[in-house]
Amino acid sequence: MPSGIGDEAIAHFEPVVYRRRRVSRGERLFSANDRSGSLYAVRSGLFKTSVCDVAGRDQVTGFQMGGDLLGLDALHDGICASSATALEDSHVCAMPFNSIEAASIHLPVLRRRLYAVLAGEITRSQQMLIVLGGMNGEQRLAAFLLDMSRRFLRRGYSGSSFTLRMTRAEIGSYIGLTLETVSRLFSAFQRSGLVEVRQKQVCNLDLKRLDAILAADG
Amino acid sequence: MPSGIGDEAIAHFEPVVYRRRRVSRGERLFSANDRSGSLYAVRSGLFKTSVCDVAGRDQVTGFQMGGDLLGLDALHDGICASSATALEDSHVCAMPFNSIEAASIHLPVLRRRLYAVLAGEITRSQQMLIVLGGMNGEQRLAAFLLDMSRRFLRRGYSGSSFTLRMTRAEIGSYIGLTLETVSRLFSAFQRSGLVEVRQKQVCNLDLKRLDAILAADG
DNA sequence: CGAAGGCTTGACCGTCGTCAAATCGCGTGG
DNA sequence: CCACGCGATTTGACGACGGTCAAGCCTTCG
Repeated sequence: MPSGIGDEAIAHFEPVVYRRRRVSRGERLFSANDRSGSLYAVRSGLFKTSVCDVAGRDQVTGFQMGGDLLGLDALHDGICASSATALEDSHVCAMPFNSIEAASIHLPVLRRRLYAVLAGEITRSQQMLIVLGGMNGEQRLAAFLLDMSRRFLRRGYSGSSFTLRMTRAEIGSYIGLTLETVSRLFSAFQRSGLVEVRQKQVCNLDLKRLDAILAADG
Repeated sequence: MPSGIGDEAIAHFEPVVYRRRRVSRGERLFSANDRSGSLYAVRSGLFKTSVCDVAGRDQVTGFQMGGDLLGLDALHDGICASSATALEDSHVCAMPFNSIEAASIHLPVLRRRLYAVLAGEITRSQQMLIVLGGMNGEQRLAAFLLDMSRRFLRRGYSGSSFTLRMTRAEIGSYIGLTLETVSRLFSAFQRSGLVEVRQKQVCNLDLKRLDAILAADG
């Protein structure tokens, strides 16, 4: 499972004119089918993106933290394909496509960076397809925890102890399980000594053994 | 489920210098971890893309037919994240990134078209996440058939009778089921009068009822 | 014409979803 | 500051859907 939409990508976007915005917990930054002319860089806080199909099924497609980008899919036709909801009080930078385009004309680095971010997000989704298409519950939760661990580590936090600020239901939606199964798996992981869980706090992740769970054929 | 990677997108890429290449059935156009400097437009034939994880699990991530693009994920860092295999004798146009970049500098339309294609592929993957994360077997196969139907229709063929040139195993890998389950579902669909199946030939798809299956909550 | 690969079907079993109940924790308002 | 209430979480019991293993048939390609 991959790190984030655009870890550390935003450094390259500095030449772009932007506008800051505050998003309160529970508030939506944008909704599916909105017309959008901007990308968003998360400065602080945490978001989830979700998509919805004809039957009203709603599914979480990712969690974005500081340094990640939001709103990439609107580059297709200016319409948001997903919704972004703040899971805690957050700050973002809104960067208009126009401004990005304008800046990119004289900055090949920025241009290529944008291609790279988009392509990286494709790769990220493909990794999720493997998780959802070929792994059992145990492996799905292991993949999720390892991904979160890597992302916290990259941001200078502990990779083995951190707080999951999303609910069990949101985790379950993301990895294709029900909230009950997620809860049961956390309990099982704890019994196996893979991790200590107390509500949203996870401590002392055994990364080696989680890797081994992923590598087993499932 | 979405149509294809870049249906009809290639028209915008005409100004780009390209090289034609023939790919025989079973041959790989590129493999994961290859260094790649090109995108590929499918001129004729059919491909599958697949990705592989640490445990050796291999999963089909898409099928590409005439007019679709291949190799987008290599824009991330010049390394292919997936493999592309021809399912029948095919022809492609190889378009070097360099050439695309060069042409795009003076062609805003091409530049935006490339963003759009990349973003469209992100949206496509997200739709697959819904299929794999939230649907039962019946709905997965219905979604697959409706997607194929739409893509054939868009290319001027019948949307209700066509030939599936991939194997049951490949279909199953794509929609997260075993080949046995795919086979059983085809038989069940036939018994229900949703479609007539004879090997790889599917005839008289009942699109309305397939839509209804998708809309039911799963 | 033969062999290898693809497809279908059956029997059985395990994983995970569903339904239900109890507990925990946090935010709110008295 | 404390009590209340709602949402989140945990755990249990049960069943269904889809995976696994196996056998036989069909098709296609060499």
